[in-house]
Amino acid sequence: MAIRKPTITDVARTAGVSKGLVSFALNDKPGVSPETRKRILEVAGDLGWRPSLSARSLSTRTSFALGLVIRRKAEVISADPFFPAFIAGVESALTEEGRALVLSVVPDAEAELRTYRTLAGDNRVDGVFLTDLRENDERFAVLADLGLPAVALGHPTGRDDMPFVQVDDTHGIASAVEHLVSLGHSRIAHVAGDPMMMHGGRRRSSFDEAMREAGLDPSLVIDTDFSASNGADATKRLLDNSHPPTAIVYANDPMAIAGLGVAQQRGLRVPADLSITGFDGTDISGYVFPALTTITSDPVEWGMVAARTLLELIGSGSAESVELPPASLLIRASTGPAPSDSGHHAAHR
Amino acid sequence: MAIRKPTITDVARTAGVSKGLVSFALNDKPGVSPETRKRILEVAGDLGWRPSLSARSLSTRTSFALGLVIRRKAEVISADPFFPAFIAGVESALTEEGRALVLSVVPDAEAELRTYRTLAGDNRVDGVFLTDLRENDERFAVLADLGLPAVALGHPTGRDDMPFVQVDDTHGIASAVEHLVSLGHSRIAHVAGDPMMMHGGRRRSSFDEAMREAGLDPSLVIDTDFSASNGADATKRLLDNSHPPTAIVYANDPMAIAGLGVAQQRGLRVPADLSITGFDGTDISGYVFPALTTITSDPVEWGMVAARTLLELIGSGSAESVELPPASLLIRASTGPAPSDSGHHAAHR
DNA sequence: GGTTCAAGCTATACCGGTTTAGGTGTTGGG
DNA sequence: CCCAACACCTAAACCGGTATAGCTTGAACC
Repeated sequence: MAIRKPTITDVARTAGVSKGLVSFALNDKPGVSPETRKRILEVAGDLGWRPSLSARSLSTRTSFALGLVIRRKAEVISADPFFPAFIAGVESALTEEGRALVLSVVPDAEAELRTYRTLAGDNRVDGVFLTDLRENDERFAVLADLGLPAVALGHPTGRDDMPFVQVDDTHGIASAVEHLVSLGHSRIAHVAGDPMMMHGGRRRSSFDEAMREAGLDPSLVIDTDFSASNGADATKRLLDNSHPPTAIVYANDPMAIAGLGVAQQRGLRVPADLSITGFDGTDISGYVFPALTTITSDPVEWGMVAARTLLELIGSGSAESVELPPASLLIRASTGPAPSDSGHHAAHR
Repeated sequence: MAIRKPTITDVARTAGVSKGLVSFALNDKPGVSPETRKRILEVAGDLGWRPSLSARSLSTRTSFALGLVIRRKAEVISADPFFPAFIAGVESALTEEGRALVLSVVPDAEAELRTYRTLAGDNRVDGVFLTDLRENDERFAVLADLGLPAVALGHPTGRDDMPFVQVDDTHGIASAVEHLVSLGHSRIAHVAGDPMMMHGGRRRSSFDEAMREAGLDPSLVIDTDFSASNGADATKRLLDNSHPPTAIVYANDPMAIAGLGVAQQRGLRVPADLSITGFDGTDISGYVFPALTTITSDPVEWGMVAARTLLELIGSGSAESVELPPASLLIRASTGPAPSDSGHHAAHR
């Protein structure tokens, strides 16, 4: 029953030409007369021929796949709503191209580098996305060494040899701070992300800048690993402060939700006693109570554009970096006027 | 600078043997004397030779990759905490094997089937995971037709030709119901998942069964698509009821969190007025207020075992199905004694 | 009318492995 | 002493494409 998949030789024989010519016709190369090309493509269609991926890979040294290496501990991976959406965006750009996405989830830096080496050495992918950029990121050197095309997610500071696709998140943080300031808050804290990750660091420094611009003290900052657990701990520490903040800007939604939980557990009313902002605009953030004021970007779009950029880079050897629309503040119910008494929560205005 | 990667021919020449013999030595085939085998492997090591994946793929028709096709609309994908964790588990079993994971996210059924066909036709993967089993699932026929080995996640009812890896979640739902009953609840509702998905349907029918066993009315069920938005809507409908439930069992955590938000927005106290249980034991569920009583499984373990089973199936042509430890109830703060008045929270009987 | 040239096409090497048929050399049995 | 059997190894075909060198053919040109 299992009839063999037709090969290029079958097509060539049926069309009465050499297999080289079939290859030319398939790849739109010159040297084939229009009629012959048409006939070959017809025959190919009739036979249901699809060129073998392995054979093409072997002779062209191309895998027709892109790689995404995510470095997250298994316990934490689910907390990050970014990747599934990003991947969905990547896919939407890939399927039309007949390319596939090879995904790796690795626990630590060593495995991460080894994975890039294996992907490149096995010629498993034609290019990779570089996520979670870090300061002094070793991966730039390794990728350059491997000659593996890559597109960075976010702007790799101090490098202009790699195209990137960036969402300006500084603007979002700044507008959150401005929003809170306009509501009368002056003690505003920031539960930051991992300072070793560029986007964590960038959000932090834009918080810093926005606070200074408003003439406020930007020193109430706690670093985290972006996990809900860290977000809860940071919130406790901030609220234990003798002079606690009236507003907290979180570097992502899960931490903000965890912070909200901590505040509520302590009997604080949000936003009457404490205002809270998240980051990412995850689905769930609109359904907690009170609905989270958050900073939304569009990770699906991000993935789509990043994929297109990477394909462009692989195809033509270079690609323009892209700056996506900045993350914008989505004001919902978790932010409100600062308590008139900027001190503890029992007060009224 | 870019020195060519050594090929099997280089190894053969350096070791002074034919390349066929190198292949034998590499693959532990008989017909190579122990000393020669040792020498060949030494030379291979010295040269840093790694057999070309494309070449092997071409001659063995093996891709050394597994496929995972996820059918989710882009808007919803982030809401599901299952996949990232599952994938992390799969990866942990794959890396040791030098295999890769090819991931596809597709929006609808048509694209889903097309993707399986492409993966098989391109010989892109050696086998696939079958997730989100549905009633009358067309994929079984397609996969059989394609001859693509597959492992099902969850027990495909009425099929014994495909190995599966299952977590008994009926037990979890049942214990949630029992827990609520023991707290004195009698009007218990279920915000179910997609009834077309087997795990949605199964959770629903085990809810049904557990309720009947307790002598309670199991008719308070609302179907959803597992999204937070659906969870919120379902909760509103349930609470708008003239005789609303005192406890709601949700089919996943995001919906439970959304339901919690709705309840709080209406001024209901959880768990004093309304008890809530989730499903999945996501990270964030422990940090909302009140912390969610939920049913935990171990998706990372699930992924690991599923990957091993699929590898076994591909390698030996058959594999034993695996039953993982049942999902278990994690009692936290969102469940409590039923209000003495079983009617509306302001009312008296 | 012969040469030049380009278009269109074929033949074949090649990518880097696996696999099969066959060839050697040594040993052991009759 | 001859042949069979076996262990070890080589040569070459093969997987299914791509790429290159070279062959035909006909038209253009002088």
